[in-house]
Amino acid sequence: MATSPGRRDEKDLIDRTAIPQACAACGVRSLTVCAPLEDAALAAVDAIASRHTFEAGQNIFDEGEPSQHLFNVTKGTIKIYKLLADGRRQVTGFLFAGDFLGLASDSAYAYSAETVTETKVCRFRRGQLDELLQRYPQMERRLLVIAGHELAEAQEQMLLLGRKTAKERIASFLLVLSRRAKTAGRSEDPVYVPMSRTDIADYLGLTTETVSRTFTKLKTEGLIQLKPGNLVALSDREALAEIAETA
Amino acid sequence: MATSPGRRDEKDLIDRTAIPQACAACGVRSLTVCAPLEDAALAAVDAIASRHTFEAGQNIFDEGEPSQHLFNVTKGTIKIYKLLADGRRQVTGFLFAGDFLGLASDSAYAYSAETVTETKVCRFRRGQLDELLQRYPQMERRLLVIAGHELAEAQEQMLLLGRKTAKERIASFLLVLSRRAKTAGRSEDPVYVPMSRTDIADYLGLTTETVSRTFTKLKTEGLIQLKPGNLVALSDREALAEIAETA
DNA sequence: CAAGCGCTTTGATCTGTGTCAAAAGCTGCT
DNA sequence: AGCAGCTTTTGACACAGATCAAAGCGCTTG
Repeated sequence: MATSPGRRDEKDLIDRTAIPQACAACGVRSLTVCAPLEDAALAAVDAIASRHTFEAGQNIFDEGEPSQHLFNVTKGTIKIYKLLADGRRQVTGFLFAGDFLGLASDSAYAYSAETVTETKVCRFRRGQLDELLQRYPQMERRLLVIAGHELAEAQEQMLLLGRKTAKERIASFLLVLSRRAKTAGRSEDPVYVPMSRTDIADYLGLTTETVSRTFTKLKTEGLIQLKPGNLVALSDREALAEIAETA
Repeated sequence: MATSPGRRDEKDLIDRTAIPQACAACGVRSLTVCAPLEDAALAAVDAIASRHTFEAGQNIFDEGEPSQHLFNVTKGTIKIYKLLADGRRQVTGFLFAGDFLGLASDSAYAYSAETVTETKVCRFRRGQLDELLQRYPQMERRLLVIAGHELAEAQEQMLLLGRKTAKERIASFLLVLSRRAKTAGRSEDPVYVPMSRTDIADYLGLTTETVSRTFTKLKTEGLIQLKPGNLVALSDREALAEIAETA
């Protein structure tokens, strides 16, 4: 069971216990691409989906691999990232329950994906999903809406990476995490921040040290509190928002 | 006719001369969302499209405005950008002939759009286009593919903004411009670079001065040549590629 | 419950890029 | 041709954040 983090675990177990419940009992359906589906369509999705569980720190796929599968995250946190040849990494996104993984879908994955925490996904073979999308246009339309949101998010992130200071980046990051937690029905105020300082740094275009120092500074200024269990309390949300939107 | 650059020109003229030719004669159709349409569908598109011409430096729409229109660029160059309250700007993309404008489509535009050169577009009312998309699923599918490509591009840009040096950014920028020119059937080697140093800086997360210095350095090292007419010759494409992909 | 190990925090110093300033080129106008 | 108003280039200096280094803190494990 000692899979080294980051390596593929070929025997990521099919989660037999989850299958009986399937889509009908899916707790995050309203957040996903499956949201607009009526019963027949949902049954069809159910038929082609397989459920999988990954431990924390496992590779799901790598940039450049043929993109055979697409995923719906039903539990946990995933990071997606790109690498430069010398090892510099850019985390381009974090995915949570309800998010769709595999959108930028050419024949090959445009990025690597790795779990941050224990994660459950719903997996589809690309060809089978494509077929379903043709059969149920509302699903395709939903995917287009999702793609639009991701595009808007990506642009927001470009603004952050290209033009914001370290403090602004951290404030923005915490607020976005908090908002997403809220829409997903999780705690928005003590925000759960499951990813490491390194992951945050690679997401915000900073170094671990700068991330740590900036957290400390925000704490000292009374804007946040670092609580045990990777929780961050946003003590002064207004001030954070002001910093995030410009300073 | 002296519209100050960046302001909306309410009388951006409907280009009457273009209408008779319309979609059937569209030189960039194979690049656009209209590529997969058969005759009937194309006629339907034709019926809801209006053609417009913008001079260089004109505003097309602003971030936050209700997104009533979507566009197909048929000629020229457009930049899209986001602003922070204190004026810092991030250009999140440049659009050329064949590109679709308005994808990240919620009810409001997620960014502002402004022409860089004289530009011609094909404009659709959002509601009418949506209707067409429902009628012609291959068009919606095409849009999804386009969105996927834009997403992949956005992630590449995040990698650039978060992790590349100034020199790597400029090299990457020139190569991407060159590749896009090629696929659009324009000159790939002396690349046409119509945007100002300021626009490039705001796209690459740098300052004008750094962009200028870096161009000079690449020129000194013999990797590029700056030619009149905003043309840049990529004298040593291999070296540029090596710098761009990592250094 | 001590030891080991990875992650985070803190400290000291360095550097790539930003900032401020001015000179050099272009372009259009008179 | 010559000036006005730009954009671009070049120069000198400053600083936010990177780098290098070491100490602190939890976990896990035996």
